[in-house]
Amino acid sequence: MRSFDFSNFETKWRAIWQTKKQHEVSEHDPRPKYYCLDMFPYPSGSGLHVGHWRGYVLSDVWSRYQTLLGKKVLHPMGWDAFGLPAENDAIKKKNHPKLNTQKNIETIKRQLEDIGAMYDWSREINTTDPTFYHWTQWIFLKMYERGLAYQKEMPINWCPSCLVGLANEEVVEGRCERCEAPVTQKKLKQWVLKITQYAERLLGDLNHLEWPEKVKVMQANWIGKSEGAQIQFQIEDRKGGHHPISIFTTRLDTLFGATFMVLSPEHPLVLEVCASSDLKMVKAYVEQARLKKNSERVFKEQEISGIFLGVYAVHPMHQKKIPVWVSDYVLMDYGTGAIMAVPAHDERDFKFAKKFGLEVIEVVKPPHAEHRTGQAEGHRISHPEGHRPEGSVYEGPGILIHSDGFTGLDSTVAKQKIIEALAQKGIAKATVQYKLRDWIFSRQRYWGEPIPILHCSTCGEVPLREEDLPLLLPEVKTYEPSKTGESPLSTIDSWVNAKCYRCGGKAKRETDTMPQWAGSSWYFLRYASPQDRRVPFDSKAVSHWLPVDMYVGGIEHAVLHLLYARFFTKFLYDIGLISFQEPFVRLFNQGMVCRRSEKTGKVEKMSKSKMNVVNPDDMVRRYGTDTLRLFELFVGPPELDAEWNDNGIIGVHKFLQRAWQWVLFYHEHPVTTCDEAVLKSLHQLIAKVTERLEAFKLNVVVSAFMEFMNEVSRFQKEGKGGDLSALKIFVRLLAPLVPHTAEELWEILGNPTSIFQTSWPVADPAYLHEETLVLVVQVNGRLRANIEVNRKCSKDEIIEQAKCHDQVQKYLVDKKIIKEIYVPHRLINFVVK
RNA sequence: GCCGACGUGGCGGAACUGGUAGACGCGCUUGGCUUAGGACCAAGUGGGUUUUCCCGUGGGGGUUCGAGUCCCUCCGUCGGCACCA
Repeated sequence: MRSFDFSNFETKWRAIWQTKKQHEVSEHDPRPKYYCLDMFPYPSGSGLHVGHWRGYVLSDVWSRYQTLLGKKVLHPMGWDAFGLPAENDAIKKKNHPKLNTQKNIETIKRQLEDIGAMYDWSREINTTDPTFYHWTQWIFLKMYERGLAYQKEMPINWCPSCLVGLANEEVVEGRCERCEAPVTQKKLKQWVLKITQYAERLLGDLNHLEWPEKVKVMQANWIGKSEGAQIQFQIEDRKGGHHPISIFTTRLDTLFGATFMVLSPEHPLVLEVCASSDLKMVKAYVEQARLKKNSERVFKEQEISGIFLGVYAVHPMHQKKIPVWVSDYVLMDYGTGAIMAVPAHDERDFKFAKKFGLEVIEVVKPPHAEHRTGQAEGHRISHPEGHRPEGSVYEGPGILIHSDGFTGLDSTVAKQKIIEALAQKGIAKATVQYKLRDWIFSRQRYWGEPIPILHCSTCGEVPLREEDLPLLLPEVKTYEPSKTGESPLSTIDSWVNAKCYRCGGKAKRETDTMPQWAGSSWYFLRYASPQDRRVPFDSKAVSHWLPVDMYVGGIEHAVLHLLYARFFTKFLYDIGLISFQEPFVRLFNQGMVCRRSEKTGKVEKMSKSKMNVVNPDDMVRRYGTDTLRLFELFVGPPELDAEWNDNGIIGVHKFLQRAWQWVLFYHEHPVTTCDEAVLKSLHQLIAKVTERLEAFKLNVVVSAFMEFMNEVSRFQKEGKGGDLSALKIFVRLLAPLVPHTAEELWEILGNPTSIFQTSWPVADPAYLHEETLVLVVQVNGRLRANIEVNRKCSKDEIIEQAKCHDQVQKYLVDKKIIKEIYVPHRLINFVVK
């Protein structure tokens, strides 16, 4: 019998697939299309570890399964090679980013090829290739044309370590997402994309997506929609002047509880209305707050700060005067930068009021307050008026009190009535607020797409013409970031100084580059026509292949890449270039591969910095690609994090060898008729594997195969084997998981063409049902016996048979059966007394 | 603080609409084969009893003939957001 010489046949089959161009697909192929995409990797210097493999194996198993189901599967791969990680790696190794990136791509490509995935390498793309970023720049110009890209001088998140500005999405807990240095604020002129214009659609369209609920929730929270109202107050300064000021609130029902007003330190009215005696102090406070980073403004009780401005605002309902304060707990960039403070019904306002001795008026009573009074019910406690202990605030909806004509109304109704009343006076309107900010699109670094804009001394901002694209990234000697916050490009005079094509005068090029996310926001479209020089993507090809049917990648992109790609897609739809509004119909987030630390005993994410990576190359050498593929699946549910265990791989390796031997044995010792028992097991396997594949439960697909092997090994000892057609079915079932082994066995079984040109086996229902069933018999819910009955037996016959069973009789003597529960094909339960 | 996910043997994990808890694999135990080890094969492996039951899915309570699964509550772990008015 031929040994399981995986190292020979695995390379052999990869070569055959390549020469036969087996994974290249075309629009002319009549089969229905299926687009299965991996999030393309950035070519880091450290190469792939077994954690990276996992997602690629999952998507490949899925792609191959779809192929066997009769679809033509587009499964491309490329490189997200611009951006900080690539540039930092190059700087570390003192290489030019371009050369360094090329080198890294070579390594990773070789590692990816080891997976044996059905990538169509003829469609390989690279975001740093001018033929690609030509179109990234082109899309930017289209956005510019429609007013969606604009420049703005603004304080931005600045990473002092990476020396670059960051988008809000790239700041995690006040630190740089990449290097974890604390982020500071820096005022810079920035290019910004108006993603906020798409907030409502980005939120609403989430509903139609087959995405993990978790990701949808994260995006929805990030967009952060809240519905409320803007209402206008009047601030009276000390000279008797009136200053209208708008505040945003979602709790208009608490309007009568507004006992003071708070402005953000950045609010323009602060210095304008401030009583002159306090001006110095207020100025100092404003200055100090401005210097604080947002992340430092975290609300801690001992750090509550604020200053009374010495002026009052007029309450729009009862015209009483309420004091106006400034405090850094109110943010300028949300709502209007000013709030009405309702200390009785807002935790933060309450703490502020307590600290400065401000008035607290309760205006909303919880519904059914009478049942709750005095009882501890969670954190929010209601108390009879005047007996509210310190620190308790009711933040929920309820029934209004102390609210003049609105007293007695329910919160929802009250909101409606109050806004109507105020709207009549022209001082309120319903509004919607989003947390989503516009996308800061400038990076002060070298390794990115140059922004195709000129700054002309006479014409101002001038976008490049389409025919001037691509605007090539110039060769430079020093590409390290500058300390000043200017891009390294600004040091190249020959590049910066340009001629304005409009007036012929002197102009300077924009020196910032685009962020890492630019290319990945549309790359999935480019795969449809990767070589096209005329257009970013051929519209026919795109409408043929897109949208992506299945997108596989890590959860870390839940709000970054996935939100940006959705935004770009919607924009391209709006300008009529594509006919769909969502790029990824279905999303799958694979779990990470972790490892238990020997020191701490904790399970840690696999990463180079933790020195706990397992190199797939070693595993492939020892056990083969197919074994590693199987283990990546078997290691646990695909969507959950998994713990890597070196011993575990032996189990799947043994299985694969046994499967190999079983097929070869019956190939060399053919049986003329397949044993019934084997057929039954086989068809049950088809059913199980199909069902579990469809549900993406790939870990239990592997167990199903193992159970089958255990069964047929027993049959083998009894002399029961499988005939050629059974062997063929088995090998076809294995094919998506272990494509090399399946191809090799398929060939040995006498088939001249690839196994992936066959079809997915279908289970014969005749084999799925046993004629006899094993039923469980319980007495009072406890298992007492198993009985074997014929499928055709009636309920009464079965119950009679159960009663007669010795083990059951024992529990029935001297007892009265008060109930008989019969669940067809499952169990019988006698309830006795 | 808010939102979300999860909690099952020594370990990774199975268990469809409530219906035999622990599939499958690792590890471990015993035996076979072998000069030996490895590999392979066979049997066993939740706990307690010792031959017949009892207890067991983070704790407590509930619904049900029957709960890992449903409801309430508490505890713990992980992830996301975080002064968002």
